[in-house]
Amino acid sequence: MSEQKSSVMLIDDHPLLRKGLKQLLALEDDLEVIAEASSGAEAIPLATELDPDLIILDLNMQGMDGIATLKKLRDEGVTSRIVMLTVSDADEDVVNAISNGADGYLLKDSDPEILLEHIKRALSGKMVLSEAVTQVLATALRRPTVKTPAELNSLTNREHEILSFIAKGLSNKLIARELNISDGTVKVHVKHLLKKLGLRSRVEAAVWMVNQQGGKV
Amino acid sequence: MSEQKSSVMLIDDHPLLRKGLKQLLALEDDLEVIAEASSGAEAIPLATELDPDLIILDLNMQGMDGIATLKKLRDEGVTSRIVMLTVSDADEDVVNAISNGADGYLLKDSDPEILLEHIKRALSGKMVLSEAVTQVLATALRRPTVKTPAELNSLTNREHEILSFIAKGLSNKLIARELNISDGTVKVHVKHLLKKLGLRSRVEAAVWMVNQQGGKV
DNA sequence: AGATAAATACTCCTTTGGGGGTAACCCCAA
DNA sequence: TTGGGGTTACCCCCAAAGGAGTATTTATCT
Repeated sequence: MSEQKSSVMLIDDHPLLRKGLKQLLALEDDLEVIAEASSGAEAIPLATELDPDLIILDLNMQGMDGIATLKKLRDEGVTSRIVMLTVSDADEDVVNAISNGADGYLLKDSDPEILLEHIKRALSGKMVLSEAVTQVLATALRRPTVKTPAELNSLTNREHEILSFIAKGLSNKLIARELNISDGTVKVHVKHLLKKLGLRSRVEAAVWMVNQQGGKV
Repeated sequence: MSEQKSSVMLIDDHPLLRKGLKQLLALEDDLEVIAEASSGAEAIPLATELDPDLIILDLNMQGMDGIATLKKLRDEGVTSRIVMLTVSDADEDVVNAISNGADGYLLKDSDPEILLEHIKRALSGKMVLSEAVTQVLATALRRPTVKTPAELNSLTNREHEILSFIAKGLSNKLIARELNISDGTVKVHVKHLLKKLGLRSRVEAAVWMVNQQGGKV
């Protein structure tokens, strides 16, 4: 292995926290913070360009949140180790984070030494989870993501209707024919409903919907 | 809380291992092994009667295996903390264990001190996972283990694997990244699998698959 | 040794999907 | 009456998906 420093990038919209984190990381000779960003939008071009060894990513950010940023980063082909950092100790996003390619999920209120320890472990290629997070993960496994249909209520009738067609596997064109509207309009509805549900594609929407209604069409 | 000793029960079909474990636990003043069993069948009546604070349960046993024993115990209303113990460090049963009510999943080849530490943490109500297990758990979230019902048998392993990714909503590109193959290759597999299943799109495939396995990860 | 199947990775091509925007129309509430 | 949400419909643009073909390598089964 090399004796080179490991490059670290911080993404967090709280300057103070970045400062603190930077100080913490400065305790280690072999870590170097090479970039900081205060938003996902700002971070993505930086990350793709610099390709740091490790990215520490705040989960709770204004605008594009941590998960969205994570998705986008992986989507752009960023292969850095990415560790999510969050305040909440009962955050169910852990499942989302891990399944979207995060290499760790740490809590901001962890003991600094432990945090540093975890960060170093993450750099060495390991998956790191804060203690409290392990609970959440286990709980998530026991209660397999029964999502709140609250999100369904945010959809308009038309959007809901179109979602259910998507969940049957229909293409936009077929849905349009079914509803006697143009396929362009269907695309508009699909676009809106994906945005509202925070999903990336009709496939995700279909799976999500099928799980909502307990499957079996 | 009380100053009483915590009662522990050992279930393992290797007498030698039970002996070793007992010695290890004897190092702690506040732990007391109140029962041992060499099989699940033997263990269940004992456990229901004694209701120990903690049960240490071997995963790999002859006859009724660890998971089956675990299920049966919970089924009988045993509320003890239950920690699974296993030899294999790449054991995918971790998901099964946790989702069936295990409070921990430890490896026999862990450092004894760490093992003891974990056991005590489990007794204090926490979920404990050996380090290597955390990896497996995370991986399980990314790569769903897929069942093989009748119609799925016509698919090759790779096709099957890719179908399960589709059912999670992943794009070809992301699947390719996950499997370390080119996205062109993924498209080939998708094409083949659609043809074999008589489906017209990945959305249909996703819905079909989710219905097959009853949804969820 | 030869055949076969699976997995890999290309090519070329067309259709589909999804994000951005603008804009009309209706209807209902502030 | 003005405003906003919902539905409709279009624009542009580009990425993703999927069909068809060829080809190499590895493994397995005669």
